[in-house]
Amino acid sequence: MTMRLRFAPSPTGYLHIGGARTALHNWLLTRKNGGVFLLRIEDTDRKRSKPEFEEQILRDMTWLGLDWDEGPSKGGDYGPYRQTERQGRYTQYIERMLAEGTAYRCTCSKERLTAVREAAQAKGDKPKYDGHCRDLNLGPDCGEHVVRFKAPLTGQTVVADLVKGDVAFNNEELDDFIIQRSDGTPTYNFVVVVDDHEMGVTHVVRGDDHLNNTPKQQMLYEALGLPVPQFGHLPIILGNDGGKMSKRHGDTSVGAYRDKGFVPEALFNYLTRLGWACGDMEHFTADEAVAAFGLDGVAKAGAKWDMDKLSWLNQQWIMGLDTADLAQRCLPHYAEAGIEPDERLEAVVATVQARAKTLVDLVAASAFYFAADADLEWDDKAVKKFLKPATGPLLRELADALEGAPEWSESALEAVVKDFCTAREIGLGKVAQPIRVSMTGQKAGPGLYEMLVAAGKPMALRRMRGGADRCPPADG
RNA sequence: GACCCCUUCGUCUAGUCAGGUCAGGACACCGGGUUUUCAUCCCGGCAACACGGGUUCGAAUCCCGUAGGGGUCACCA
Repeated sequence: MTMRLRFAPSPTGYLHIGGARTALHNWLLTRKNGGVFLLRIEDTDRKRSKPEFEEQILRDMTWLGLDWDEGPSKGGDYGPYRQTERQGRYTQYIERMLAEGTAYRCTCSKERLTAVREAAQAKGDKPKYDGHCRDLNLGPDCGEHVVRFKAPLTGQTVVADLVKGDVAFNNEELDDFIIQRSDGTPTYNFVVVVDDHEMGVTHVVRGDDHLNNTPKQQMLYEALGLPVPQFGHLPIILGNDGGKMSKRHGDTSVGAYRDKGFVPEALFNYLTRLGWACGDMEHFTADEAVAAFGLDGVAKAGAKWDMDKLSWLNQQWIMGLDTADLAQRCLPHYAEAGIEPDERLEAVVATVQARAKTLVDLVAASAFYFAADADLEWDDKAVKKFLKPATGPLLRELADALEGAPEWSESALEAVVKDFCTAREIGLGKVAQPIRVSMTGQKAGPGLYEMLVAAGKPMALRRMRGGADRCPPADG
């Protein structure tokens, strides 16, 4: 039987990294086993759901490299894939349960329910419905009512979880929960069961926070006589203080990481590795992850978000990218920074490729190449330390020498600079940092010769001479 | 409060199911080397089995208990 897995986001906000990881695990498991990955949009919360959130979620998933086989914009034989478009198909299941006596109408007022709950809490018991209408056999004309599931009173419901193992719940802990509201709409725990069944879902892999819903859903499957899917509950992502990951721990949306210059391969890599391990695999591609993945390798405990490791992985990925590809990926970030790169882009990017943890860093590190000479940012300490009175003439003479270099290549420039130093019996240190400061305004930057070549002859000579002008006059 | 889940270096984890290597790797951190910058790269170091009982010749691993952390308790999904 073909494995069918699903990811069911609510379009009430952006794609959270926790949701992204859930989607990732589902995707990985599907691709590993040649199954079908479907997307279901749970948009029944009409007040908070917005089409633009749905678009954003789909866009972020695509960016991360997660594709789906069935769902919005894809279609499929089990649609529609938006819950608001599925309303109406739930009533037949409700009717059946009512007819078979596994559900009943309840006319208890909210006031009474609140009173019952408060009384239970006062006694220290778990708040639950007291079953007032359970055996009243109320008919359809009983007035305003909800429909409740007639849950088993005794015994246990054991969830055979793929991640946590068998988890047993005493049925007396659960109550006759509502499956249809007084306005006629079905509730989440009921809808999920019907949808997952109708969509042929064989494995429900979702966040830890749903584990307590699972016995309810399992009971519903059993009451309806439907096959129970396999369940797997993934631990959630925690902030560095051990609490639930939230904005105060850092960015929580996939989009924020894209905007900050993380490449999707790195986020994918990090998210997969967070709470999952396969031997010593640390830096891997999606294909490698698919080949190695299994729910048995998923940790049972929550994992803390570690920006340092994500950054390291991002740097590793950036270093490994083809330079032309990397240059393309930087374009939006240059635009964001108000920089218009020219034809030197690829050569420029090559000089800073190993010097950036994010694309935003990379753009910042290469900004000096594209800045107007007058707009260079000067580090006062660097200027004071390396552009001294005696440096000016040296810089000027070296610029003249470089101007006559046989060709504008790293090896040719290196030969000219070395000869220059040898002839004057000075160390390379006397000119290397002054050149760098003149070029960049800063004391750290790309390698000397690669930088001169990437900058191009006109800019290199101009800036060296400009640096010379910046040196204080020899007589003070 | 009740129920459920969880607990190996600061962090992510291997090892646990089939008890027996100085408890392994990675990030971070510290030190050294390469690069007359920075980054990369290389070498080295620091650092953990939550606690208490048991079972056993031997326990991170099996059993019991305790503590701590997290999650869930809606006519929300």
